[in-house]
Amino acid sequence: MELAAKYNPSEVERKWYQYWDEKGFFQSDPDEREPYVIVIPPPNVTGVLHMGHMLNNTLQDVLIRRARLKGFNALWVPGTDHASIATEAKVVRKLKDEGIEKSDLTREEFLKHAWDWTHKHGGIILKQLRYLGASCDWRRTKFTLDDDMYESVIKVFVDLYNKGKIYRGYRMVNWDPEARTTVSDEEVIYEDEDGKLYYINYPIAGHQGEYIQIATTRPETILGDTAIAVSPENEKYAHLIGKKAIVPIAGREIPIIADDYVDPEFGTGALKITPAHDPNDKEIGDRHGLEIIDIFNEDGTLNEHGLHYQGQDRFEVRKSITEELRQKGFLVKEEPHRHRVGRSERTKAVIEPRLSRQWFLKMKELAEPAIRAVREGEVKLIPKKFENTYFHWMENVRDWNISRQLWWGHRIPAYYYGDGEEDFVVAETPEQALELARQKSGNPGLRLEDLRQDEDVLDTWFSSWLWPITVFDGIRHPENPDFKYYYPTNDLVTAPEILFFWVARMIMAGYEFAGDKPFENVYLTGIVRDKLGRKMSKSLGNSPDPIKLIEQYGADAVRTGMLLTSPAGNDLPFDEQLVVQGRNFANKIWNGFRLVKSWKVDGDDQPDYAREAVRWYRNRFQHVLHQIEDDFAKYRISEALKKIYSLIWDDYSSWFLEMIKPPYGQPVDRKTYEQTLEILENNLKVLHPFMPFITEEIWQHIRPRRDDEALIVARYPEPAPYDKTLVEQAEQVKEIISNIRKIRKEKQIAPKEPLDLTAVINEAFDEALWSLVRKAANVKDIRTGGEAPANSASFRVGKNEFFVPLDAFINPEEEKAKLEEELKYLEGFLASVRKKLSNERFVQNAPAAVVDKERKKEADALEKIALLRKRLEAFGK
RNA sequence: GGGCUCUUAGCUCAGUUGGUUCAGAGCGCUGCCUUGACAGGGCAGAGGUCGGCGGUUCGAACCCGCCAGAGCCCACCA
Repeated sequence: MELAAKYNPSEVERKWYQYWDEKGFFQSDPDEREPYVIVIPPPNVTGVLHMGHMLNNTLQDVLIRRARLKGFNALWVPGTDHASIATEAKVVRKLKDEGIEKSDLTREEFLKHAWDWTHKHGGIILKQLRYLGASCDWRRTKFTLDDDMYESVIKVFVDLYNKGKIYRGYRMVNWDPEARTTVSDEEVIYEDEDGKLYYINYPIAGHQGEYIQIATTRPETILGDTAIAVSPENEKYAHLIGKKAIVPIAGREIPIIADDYVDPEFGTGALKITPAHDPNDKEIGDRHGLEIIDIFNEDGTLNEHGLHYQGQDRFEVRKSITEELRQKGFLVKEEPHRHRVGRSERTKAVIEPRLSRQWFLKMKELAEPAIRAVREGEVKLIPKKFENTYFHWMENVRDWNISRQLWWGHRIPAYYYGDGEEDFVVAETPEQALELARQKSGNPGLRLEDLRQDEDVLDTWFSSWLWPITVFDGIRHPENPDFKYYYPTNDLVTAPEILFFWVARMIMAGYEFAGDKPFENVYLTGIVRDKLGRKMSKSLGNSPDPIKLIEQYGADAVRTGMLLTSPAGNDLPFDEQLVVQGRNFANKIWNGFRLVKSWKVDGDDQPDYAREAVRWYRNRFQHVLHQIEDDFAKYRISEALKKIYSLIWDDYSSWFLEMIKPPYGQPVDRKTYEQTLEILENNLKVLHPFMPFITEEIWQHIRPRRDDEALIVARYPEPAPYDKTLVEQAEQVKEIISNIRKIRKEKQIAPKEPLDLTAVINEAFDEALWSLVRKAANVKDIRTGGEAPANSASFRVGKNEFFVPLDAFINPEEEKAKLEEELKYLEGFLASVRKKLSNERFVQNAPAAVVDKERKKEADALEKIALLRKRLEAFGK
């Protein structure tokens, strides 16, 4: 078969992906083998693939493919997340573009739009993953809003409610007035922004002409003031405590109270208290039993408490009320003030702290087994440095606000039957709710129509924290064979920024609902950044399109490029150059294969050099294989790839192939050819997890294969004992060859011209390896044991000396200078060793093995020095 | 403000319980080579007082302290 001179990835990749998929090689079902399982971190259902996904999913695919090759029953479960806030925002925007407001639609109508959108755009990302080579079992694709998933989420909610872990409470939450929903603390981004500090006089009631001055950044909230607080230590205001102040414009009287929270040094030392609109004020309000006046509507405009400002936006009111305060003489001054402002991660709107009735999940008890699991190593975070952060967060965990004022998601299964605070029940179905409601209300006449289900949905993470369980239907049917076989899973690969949103909560859910950890190892990737170190983002436009990269360079190249330099937990500064390197590597492999395939195969006599090259490479392969196994055991995946890269590029291509290459135009013997193919097959096996496509392509070209005999399901090479000495001596052979090449270069002797070599052997050397020197350095005759020939260039490797006799003129001064330089180095080395050895405290304190090593170094150096001296004598003087 | 992590070659990173003259790799850079797999190749080379200062030790890139710089997490003084 004719092989193209250049490797063409796009055709090859499509072909093999389809083949693997059709043959069912990605599929897994329980059997007697040991399972190896990864669940995908489900991407947003309407998302598109970005570089972060690429890194993440490449790592997962490497782990899965390797496990598959190693004989595990490997399963990678794919799926998507409904991502309530993000998806709902997209649908709302799209409807808006069509002139439809969400508020004009019923819940059912809106959900229909959302589902249409999901069906249209959903799963694009999963298709894109196929281009990357992701070997997921696509039959098992899950979506967090699938019926069974939905049911599981509701079941869990009801369960937690019945256990008393879910409660309803009023709480200061982060309100996004644009999305008209609460957002979690984690979804609020604080940044320093320029604002103003307004100094305002509040008249003291009953004391004409007396004022207390406060400083605030939010003058519009004075309409919600219900107190003024000062520090109890503050003598300046001591006489006012207990008196009343009058809120400007509103004209209400409010108490002046003392509270430790107030910093007497900041502003005026007096703080206006607006419990409805500031978390700290809320706490102070609770302590002093203050009234709560909420002045805002859901969209950030003022309500009836805003008096004549009713209906205006909070930021407009800030301007106009400042003006009114100025005109009426309450405003003393304004100062520029830089302070932290919280904005919604999604809409960028300034967050409004707001009291709202929400559902909460008590976290403290849930966190305990999850803390223990990581502390005791039952679940390992990789790299370990994230454990500190994990513990810090978990030990200070706060209750989780699980309700969201959205429609797209799992609707909270609470049903109200009256207007009282407690007139509700929680149940999996309306029918069960009715039953409960009849009991609780004592009214057997209640009908389904009398029940109103809570309007809110659950936080997205409240479904994804169950992901490793629900993908196997482990909530509804804990005894089902899939769940029993696959759970707990093995590795999770995800980004550190969702360690708390997701990973920590999955660990909690695992112990709470499955009685076991959800996974054993959590591999945390870094963030993919651009060359300038900026996070890749759509708005910056600095993120390459992964699909274009794949089209241009091939998926193998992109995978390799991303993994070459991304140790766990480290950010990956992405540079297209890395992908180029990956592509070059693919081409190198391809051409190495072309070379082998171009040889005519004939004859049964294996030359010595070929026999020795095979012997060496097999041992060298084992040597590297052991290192790779160790790297994988420690999840040093980049390191493993680099070692394979070097094994194939340097050891295999540059050395092995050059060594066995038959003389030009001549055939290679059958044995060497067969052994080379076998060696190549082993190379392909270890490389396959990283570069699945090109390895499969070459694998299939090597020899005819049965239909089910693909590389993807081949058997990984077993680590076996190997000859360490041989591997080391081969390194010396490489050094000898390099030295001869260097001499050729210096003396301008063409590689074609054969040379002779005289070796003076002072330490053991495997004579069989001479054949390699002959072949690779084009040496005709090797004499050993004799004396150093005159007029020759020399070099030393270890304690052995080598001489290349030359017809050309050898400058004795140059040779001498070279020897003297080597001698100087060795003498320096010897001096440093002796300095150590002559230090009594070293000899006394250092471990015996270290001292022995130093003595051996001393002896070796002495020997080498003696040799050099002898050579120098030969030059006279 | 509190906590955590990091700082090694131009860039990205190794350096695995302190012990070879230990200062490494890849990429990039420089020079040379190249009609027989691959110019997307080969060979050779340059480059760092291991952030700074001090300490512990016979011995420190590695352990300890302080300082400087970078990043992450948490809390958010109106």
